[in-house]
Amino acid sequence: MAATIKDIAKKVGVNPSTVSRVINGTASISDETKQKIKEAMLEMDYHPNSNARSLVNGSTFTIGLVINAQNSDAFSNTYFIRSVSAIEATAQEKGFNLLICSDRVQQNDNAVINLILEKKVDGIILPVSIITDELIDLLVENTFPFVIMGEPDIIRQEMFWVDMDNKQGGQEAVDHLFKRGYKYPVLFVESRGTMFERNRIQGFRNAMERHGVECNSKNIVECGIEGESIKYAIEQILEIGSKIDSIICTNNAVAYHVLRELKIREKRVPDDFGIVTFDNYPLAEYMEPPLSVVDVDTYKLGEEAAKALFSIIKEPAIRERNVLVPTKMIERKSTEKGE
Amino acid sequence: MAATIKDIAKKVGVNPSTVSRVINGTASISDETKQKIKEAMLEMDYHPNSNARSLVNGSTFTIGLVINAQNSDAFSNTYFIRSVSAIEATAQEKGFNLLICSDRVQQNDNAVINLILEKKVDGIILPVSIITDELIDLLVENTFPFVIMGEPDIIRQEMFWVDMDNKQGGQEAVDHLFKRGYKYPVLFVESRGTMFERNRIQGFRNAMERHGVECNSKNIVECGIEGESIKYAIEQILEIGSKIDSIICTNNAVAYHVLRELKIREKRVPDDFGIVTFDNYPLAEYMEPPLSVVDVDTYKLGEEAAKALFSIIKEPAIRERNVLVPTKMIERKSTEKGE
DNA sequence: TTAGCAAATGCAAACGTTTGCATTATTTTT
DNA sequence: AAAAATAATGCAAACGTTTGCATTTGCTAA
Repeated sequence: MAATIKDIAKKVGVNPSTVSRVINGTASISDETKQKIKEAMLEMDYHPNSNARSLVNGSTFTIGLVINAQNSDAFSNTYFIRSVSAIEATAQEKGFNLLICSDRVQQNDNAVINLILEKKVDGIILPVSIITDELIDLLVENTFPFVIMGEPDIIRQEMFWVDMDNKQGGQEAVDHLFKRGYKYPVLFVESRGTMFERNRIQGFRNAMERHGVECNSKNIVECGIEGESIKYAIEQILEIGSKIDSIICTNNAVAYHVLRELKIREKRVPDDFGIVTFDNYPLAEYMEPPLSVVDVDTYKLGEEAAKALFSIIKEPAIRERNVLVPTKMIERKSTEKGE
Repeated sequence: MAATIKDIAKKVGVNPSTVSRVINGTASISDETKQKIKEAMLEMDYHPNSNARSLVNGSTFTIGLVINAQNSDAFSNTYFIRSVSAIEATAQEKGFNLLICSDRVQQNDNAVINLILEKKVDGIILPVSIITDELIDLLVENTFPFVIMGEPDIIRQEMFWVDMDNKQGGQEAVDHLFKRGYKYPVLFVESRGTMFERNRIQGFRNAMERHGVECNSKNIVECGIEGESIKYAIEQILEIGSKIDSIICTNNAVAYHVLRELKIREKRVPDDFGIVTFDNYPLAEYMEPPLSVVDVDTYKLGEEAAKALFSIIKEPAIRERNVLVPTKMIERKSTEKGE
């Protein structure tokens, strides 16, 4: 049996409330009593019961992080884990714990919703991929603090989200290519529909315009992430008369397929084609050639999300804001044009 | 104000205990009352308060997972995240939540220890890298359920651990090389000291013996994971008179450096040298050439850890056991010997 | 010197459940 | 039809804290 506050009180000959007060430093207690209580706590190896505490405080001192059970491929994970680490670190700094929960639905019972309704956490960080209108409704109705990771396409007043600056990323990629002497970049996106790619497209467009290159449908290719569709996209690029001399890929796996198809067709990278890609997977710098990437500090991403959440928890009035974490161009061999 | 069990009771005109019983199905209640209570719960949007529940049950229905704050490099992370996912899934299946906690120490306060002492979790999964004798003492004294991920070198009666079968991995790598026609493999380890590499060495030795190759100090090289030290190791291998024709690397980054040094020296992979490596990072199959790897199901690793933990939580008598998750050879280009 | 105040502490209710025991209502057995 | 067994529910304590209010003690100021 672990010692309770009452045991301490009894031992010292004082009321439990006094013990509580010295633990929390919530009232003036004489140095003498304070000392005696502290000694007793040490001696009896006392540790507060967090459940009892939470019950009366109405706060669990825990935040939740939802992970998307579906899309858990290794790539996005590499990305994710640094964010988790950051969120955990930030939470720990504030004396909070981190609860992880996937959004699997099992027999009409959603774990995420339970987290909220059963008061298991004081606030929650959600990936944009699981956001629905109903979920937002639920959160707003319960005035439950939440932050979204990734820019949502649903626009709602009450949302706070953090994301990488995809628009900037698109621009940077283009600027980098021009700086390296390429003249006609093309952007390979998985799909035009998703928010982050819409932003990349916009950044791409802006920069192209700035560099005086007309931006048309040939410049922005929806190529999926499958080997086959990428092969097809490459074939299009290589059509006679095409001026394309560089490709911006939406992630490292796409970049790999692009490298592969180009090699098969005896095109040289970086001499015939420059390759830039979003994301920076662990082995990207070890590819052949090493990939120039639009990187983002994923640790910072998580940190900002956690900070935002704590600011909301503290000051529920704060709503509707967002933070963009800047991208950063990492220049490697795949864009080192020879001539 | 969220509805409580008392509100429901009042509404239905019944005692709170009755409501509790229908929620938990813990006594026979007439269908009529049951029905009325369920309706009231729905109507008032009732959800049990998990803190109150935990307080009386003395159980939080939460398990903890500690992550090593130090060694959080992207590689080991890729590895880790699938395990986390598995642990979370297993927990969710049992109606448990997962609390993540790093072992950062801030001002004489260790979050991990607090987790245990403040009863925030019912059990805990720990990476072997943070294990100390004192920590084990603490856990054992408190008869606190725990499982270690990775084989510890401290041998203690009360420990339950899960790990990949490194010994088998060492053997499989050798067998694979011989099958592919290589005759003199060498094993590159980071250090002979760590448990997992000691096991790999043992597996390597066994298999070499089985294939009738004498295993001496030249066959097992301590090469670290730095480019420089690996360069040096490769130089040794290439000394005149060396029969070495294949290398087993301790991870993908080492393999990359090996590939690089061999290429610089105009040695061909897989023709002059076969390369096998432990671990299977996301881009390993996209390397030049694609890497043959000793893979392990990291999801399973997490799942086994979680299962073990739950078995201990349920039946505290169960102690001292361990599970080894089998390795699996994935054959790729880097060992496709020509002749 | 006494009212007035601050500091130090005690008392007891509250947080929202669960559960052993007691009680009442309903069946079953003899 | 009475006794025994079972089903359905109520009562109240307990889990370990926190906290508003009350009380005591000692001091300061008029």
